[in-house]
Amino acid sequence: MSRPRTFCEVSALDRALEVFWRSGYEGASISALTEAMGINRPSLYATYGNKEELFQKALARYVALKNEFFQEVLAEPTAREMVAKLLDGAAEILTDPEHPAGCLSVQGALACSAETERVHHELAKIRAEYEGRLRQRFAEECADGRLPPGTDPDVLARFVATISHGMSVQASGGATCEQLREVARMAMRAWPVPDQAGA
Amino acid sequence: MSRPRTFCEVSALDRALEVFWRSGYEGASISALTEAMGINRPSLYATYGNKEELFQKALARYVALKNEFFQEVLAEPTAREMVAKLLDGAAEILTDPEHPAGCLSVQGALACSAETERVHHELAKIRAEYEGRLRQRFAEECADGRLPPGTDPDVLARFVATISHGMSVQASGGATCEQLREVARMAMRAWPVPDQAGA
DNA sequence: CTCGTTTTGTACCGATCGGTAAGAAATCGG
DNA sequence: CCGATTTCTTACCGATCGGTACAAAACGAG
Repeated sequence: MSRPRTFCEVSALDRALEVFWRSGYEGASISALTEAMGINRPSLYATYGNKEELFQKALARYVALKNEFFQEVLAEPTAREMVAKLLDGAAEILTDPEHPAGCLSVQGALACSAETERVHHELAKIRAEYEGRLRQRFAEECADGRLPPGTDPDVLARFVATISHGMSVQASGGATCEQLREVARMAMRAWPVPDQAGA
Repeated sequence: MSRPRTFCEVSALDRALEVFWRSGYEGASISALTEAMGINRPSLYATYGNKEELFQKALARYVALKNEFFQEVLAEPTAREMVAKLLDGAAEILTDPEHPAGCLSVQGALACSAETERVHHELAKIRAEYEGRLRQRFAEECADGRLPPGTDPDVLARFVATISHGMSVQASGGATCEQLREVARMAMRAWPVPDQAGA
């Protein structure tokens, strides 16, 4: 009992996500967003709230999509294989020509100018959650001895997160998938191995 | 034979650098810049050109400052020691409370929105130059056998750059100096070692 | 002291920013 | 067909954006 909306709420959100991803939070103007979404301003505000809420919704969708992949690699039997697959997949995703290069959680708003402070913190939280999930997985394997004794899951998680986000910066600068794969392979050489007990 | 200016051109530029560093290119408004620089708008335009030229000048100064440190670590006898010192120093610089967290070349404008496209490319160029200088040093050591045979200087440079920029993202998210140091130490474990020739 | 030059402060420019008021258009239940 | 309800369209809001015109103020040369 009313006029139905003429656009799909989630596919329009996907197109907003694309704009935020490419242009960052500040760089994405309402006009650019509405144009990409194929809707007009009042529809945007009526459907999604304001710009910041739209960003949150787009970010949530982005995270959900990434989580699918994350859950997938979590199924790997060992942390080592999991990270290898995670970084290799990241190389692919970060350079996928279907999407803007790099990662929204890095591109979105690294710098923050008072107005974007909340967005900045939101993105930092997303990155911290990513790191936290890695840490949890590593902690489990440390506990049951599948990772060598002396391995610090905190450091390991921070290392993998650093590589991931560094790869995002590389992608944003034009690095190719293969180049990122090489970086990922090299990073795996830092992976903790059992002490050879030489001394 | 004229009225002398009442401010120091380079120290005002330093304060502009600080604003760009903290807020990014887009996030730094002319009003915020003039306020931080302690000058008024016409003085800014008369002295530095427009916003983009001011950014270029601030970026050049930033790069010059970083190059001092880079030249310093270049003096290390081996590439390995050089990178260890580089990453350890980066951990310190990136978290120095005297300055905004992170690196201007990463924070400045990762995403790009048409208007900031030139700035985006300028920053990508700066990062590429950083990687290039690393590559050159590594190539030298590969050539004279101080790095193990089979070592690819391109990949090694890209790996170090990835760690560096990843650390910048971590710093922007609130990581401490010690945490970054741990990441740096862990990254060094990926450093190429001579084949043990076991098989 | 006066003139020419440059910097300074004020006040403004058009354009765009994020956000909204209000009525026309479209669909429903009756 | 009618009225209730919601969406769409147009046109607009004040604030801020980057950038500038213009005249007062401060200096050196003569």
